[in-house]
Amino acid sequence: MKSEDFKEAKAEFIAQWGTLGSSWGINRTMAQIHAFLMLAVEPCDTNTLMDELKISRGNANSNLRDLVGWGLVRRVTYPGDRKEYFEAEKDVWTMFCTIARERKRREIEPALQLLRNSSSRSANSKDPEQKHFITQTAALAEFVETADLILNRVSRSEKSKVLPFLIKRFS
Amino acid sequence: MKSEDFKEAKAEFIAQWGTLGSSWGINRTMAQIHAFLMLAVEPCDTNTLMDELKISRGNANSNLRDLVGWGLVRRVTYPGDRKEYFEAEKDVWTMFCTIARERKRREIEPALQLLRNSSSRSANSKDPEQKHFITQTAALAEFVETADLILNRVSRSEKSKVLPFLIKRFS
DNA sequence: CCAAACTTTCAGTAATTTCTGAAAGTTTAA
DNA sequence: TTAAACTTTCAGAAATTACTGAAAGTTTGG
Repeated sequence: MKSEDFKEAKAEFIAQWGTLGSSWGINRTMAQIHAFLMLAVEPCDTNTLMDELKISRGNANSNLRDLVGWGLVRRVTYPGDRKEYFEAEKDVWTMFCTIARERKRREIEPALQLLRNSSSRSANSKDPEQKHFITQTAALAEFVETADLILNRVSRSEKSKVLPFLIKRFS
Repeated sequence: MKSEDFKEAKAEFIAQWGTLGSSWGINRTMAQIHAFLMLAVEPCDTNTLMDELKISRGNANSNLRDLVGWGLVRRVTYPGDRKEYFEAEKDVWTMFCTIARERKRREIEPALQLLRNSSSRSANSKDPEQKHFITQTAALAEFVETADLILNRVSRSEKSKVLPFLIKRFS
């Protein structure tokens, strides 16, 4: 791959990764910054990101803050250099666990609270609509609880890093 | 639960389910229609949806079309009645499998194509950036392939409907 | 202290997504 | 054939979400 082609391939990858992010509820720029940092060999500063991705300082700053909040990106500083640099977690399985934990905290738990709250109301047993409401929300709650349980087991496990191999071998 | 309280609880549930949908890349109205239909005992027509959710005919129509496209909602007709009615799949595990299959087709497959395409370029072995690009996209591709495999096994399995019980019992 | 180097904030703007409603299209009963 | 009953479409409007850039804030070396 010539250097020109490489640059193009990388840019294309970052652009498309951003588009994919959108369909998963992640904003385009955040996904692109993440892709850029995953592909970077060295930690990278804000100005470089602004140049490479053609984004404003404010945009870079706030999306980096969010990525750090998700635990997908770390701040790095070097002695004698006042700039902050940013570095992405690069191990794919670790990334997955981090995302799973955060989504759990931010989205699964609120959903579960809503479902439990709904399904634990005392139904008026005369009304089939009320009965169905309770049944249905209870079933959803149980499903989400199970999913949650699995995510916990899988993503907190000490053995997390071998799991993918095991899964692939035995399925 | 008094009838008043029930109506309120149901409306609250639908509203919050819509908000939750947003964080998963599903538009609010679509999530709300889905919630409404999951909670409905009888299939429901467009006008009822428009009234209950306070949405326009166009909005109802296009979100229903999408939900049918996802396989989460079915069209129902009664002999001697020209109206179309809509009914949601209510079994939670079946719903999960449907969503898994659709997301796979719509989002996982395009992602995989991008990753494979990127990781199969021949690297210039002199350039550590190029090496890292290949390594990293290959690792992502493998991860997504594994996830895909698992979703296939789980969601197409004949035994799908027992799996949740097994999982809960053994974890 | 000060000022240079750097980061954060946020009001205003731009882009994107979603929604409305009226008009066009389709189906069916008579 | 026709008209009533119903569904679909889509241009423009509204709502939401994301971005910019300049100003304010912070930190640090001297």
